[in-house]
Amino acid sequence: MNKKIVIKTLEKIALYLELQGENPFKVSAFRKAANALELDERSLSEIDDITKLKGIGKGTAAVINELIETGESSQLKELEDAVPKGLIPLLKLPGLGGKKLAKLYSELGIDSAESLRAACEAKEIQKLAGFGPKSEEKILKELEQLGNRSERLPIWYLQQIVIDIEELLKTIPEVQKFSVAGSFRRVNEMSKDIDFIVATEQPEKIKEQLLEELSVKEVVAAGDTKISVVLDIEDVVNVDFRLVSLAEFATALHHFTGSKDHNVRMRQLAKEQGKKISEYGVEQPDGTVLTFDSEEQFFAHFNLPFIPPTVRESGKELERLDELNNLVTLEAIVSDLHMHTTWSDGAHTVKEMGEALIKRGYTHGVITDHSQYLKVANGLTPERLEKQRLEIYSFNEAHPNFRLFAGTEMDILPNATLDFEDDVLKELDFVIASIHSSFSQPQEKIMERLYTAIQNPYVHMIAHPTGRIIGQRDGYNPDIPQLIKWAAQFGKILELNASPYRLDLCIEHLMMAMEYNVPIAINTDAHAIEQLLFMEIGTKYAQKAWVKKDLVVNTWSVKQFETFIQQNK
DNA sequence: GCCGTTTTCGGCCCGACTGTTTTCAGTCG
Repeated sequence: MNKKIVIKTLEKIALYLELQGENPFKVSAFRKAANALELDERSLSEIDDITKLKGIGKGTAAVINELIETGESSQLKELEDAVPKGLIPLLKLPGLGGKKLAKLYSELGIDSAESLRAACEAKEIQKLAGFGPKSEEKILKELEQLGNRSERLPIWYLQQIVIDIEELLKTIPEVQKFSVAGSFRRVNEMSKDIDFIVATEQPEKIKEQLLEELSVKEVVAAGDTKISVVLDIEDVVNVDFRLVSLAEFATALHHFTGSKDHNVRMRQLAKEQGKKISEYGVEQPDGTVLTFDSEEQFFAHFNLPFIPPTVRESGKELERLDELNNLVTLEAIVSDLHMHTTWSDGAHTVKEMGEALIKRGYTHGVITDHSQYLKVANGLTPERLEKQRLEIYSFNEAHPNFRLFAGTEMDILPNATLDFEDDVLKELDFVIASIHSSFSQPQEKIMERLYTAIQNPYVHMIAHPTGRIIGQRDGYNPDIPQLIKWAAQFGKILELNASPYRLDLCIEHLMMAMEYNVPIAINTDAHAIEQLLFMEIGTKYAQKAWVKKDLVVNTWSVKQFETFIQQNK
């Protein structure tokens, strides 16, 4: 029995129980059990006594064991018989939860979007206790939008909106301090909405200005401390603003940064000490409420080091405190090993890119323009590559305290050959190989291409190994565990491409690479100077996978880097 | 449903907002 199926089944049971209006704690017990399984690294067969896992007891273990033995769950079957499937999508309607849907089903027999709409139109809903004309109206309105509303939006799309809102907040004089929070601050690939914390003494003024200045499609809530709006940009985006006092800012920021599981863990910890955490501060055993100047101080109050937002996920981060010091940070980065110039499809010259790297405080970098196969990107022939190399070396002469290396981002061709001969490659300092074509080949062919590249003695790194674009395309579906093993075998680097469109390798694969001690290079793949900023998102993303600083090639000194690349010659 | 030696029962993170009420339940994050 596959673990994923067990997890899915437990979650499904939770969903159906919720639709029956069951005790919310019982519902969440099934979700917790699913979560406990997910967080445990072992496969099902490796776990001898499942009830030893925290969160799995007699009831949920019975479900799991039945699944293992028979492949089915009788409890789920019973639930499926008792609760119509059509109710499940209705849980997505804002304002309708399990209890209300259970009531609609038991009193009016509502079991689908269609019957719900009919009941609204017949004005049956408002007759029920707990419902009224407004609920009915709202349900009708939400039904119209069901399916239209985008579920989760990718980080590269939300980033621009966040920047725009930040610019707006800077112009409002009554704003004392602000920060984005939520999953965006934790650098999740996708987020359902954007959260902002704003410190102010005049919430009503802020509310006024925000509602006026933003392109608001719909106001979901507008209270004294919380404003929730739907913005109408290309896609509709939910944005929540929490208005707090300056004193409350740090705890509010922590609270609304989450994750939910992290907060639960923190609150348990507080409770063990007789304290109580809320967004407004930490209530002491004697009832007084402490506030903090920063999140650092908040954590210090619980004798914890600062836990970066990026790793605040499952709550397990509280057991990995000694690893926090080994996390890669932006400050530790001294190089960028993948960028383009006007020689191929970049916007800036070698000199401009080099100087931008110096300005960022780096000690070295590699220019890696596309190779000849990529005609649309003006890829370089061996002849042009040689000319470019001279330009790079003359840049180095003019900048003695910085080192620019000559490289290439060479295409791995559809027929599993490389775009340059070995005698061209051996002249280069650093060789990146990557796939930009024929994504839909079968996996064996893709792996044959990658193998050709990774076993070549002159190739140092495989860039954006899967070719995915977050939320848009999956890439070329390589067998990443195999690629990681090859990287370990041949001593090659794998890239974490820091472009917010890519973030490739993904977290799961980065973790796998860590197990095999495969070095990772976090690279911006910048096609313009401004994109060198992607390094920040890249390092934060790497933190989410607990990537160790020492295994990040960009933290290595020029000397260390040179030693590494010369081994491959 | 799960958990626990200060508990085998009574908690389960906590609070805002809304729409329904006339003091609160449900939903949401």
